[in-house]
Amino acid sequence: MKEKELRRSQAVLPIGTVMKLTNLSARQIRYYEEQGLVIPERNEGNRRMYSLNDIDKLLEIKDFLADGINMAGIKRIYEEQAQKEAQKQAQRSKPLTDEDVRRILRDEFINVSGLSKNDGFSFRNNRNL
DNA sequence: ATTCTGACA
DNA sequence: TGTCAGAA
Repeated sequence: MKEKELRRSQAVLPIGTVMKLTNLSARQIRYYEEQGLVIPERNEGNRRMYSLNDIDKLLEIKDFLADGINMAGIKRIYEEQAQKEAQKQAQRSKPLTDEDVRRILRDEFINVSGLSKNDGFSFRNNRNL
């Protein structure tokens, strides 16, 4: 499931093809780049090369614009998404909190004692275990 | 032939 | 955003 992502991010399309696929003018496509949205790769000859993901991004921008959202608004949308993703990344690399440790220890104890997660009280009343 | 950057009659 | 110029 990762080979597919690689292909989608492969920049192999020249701006001419992108124009036909998105029905956007070269002027618009380059302008969106100036605004920091959809930054294509450059080949040996400084020509812009786009990936399928770039195409999707451009079509998405096109829809936002059609819905009356301006450049500033679109930038905000992507900035917010970037921030949320960044927080998820940070959460992944965070060490276990005290709460996490307590939960893990409790679950482990339940396993060793042979109790199920919902009969915590029966333990106290069941001396012969 | 295609694309790039810069500029605006 | 369109369009034209001069270069790659």
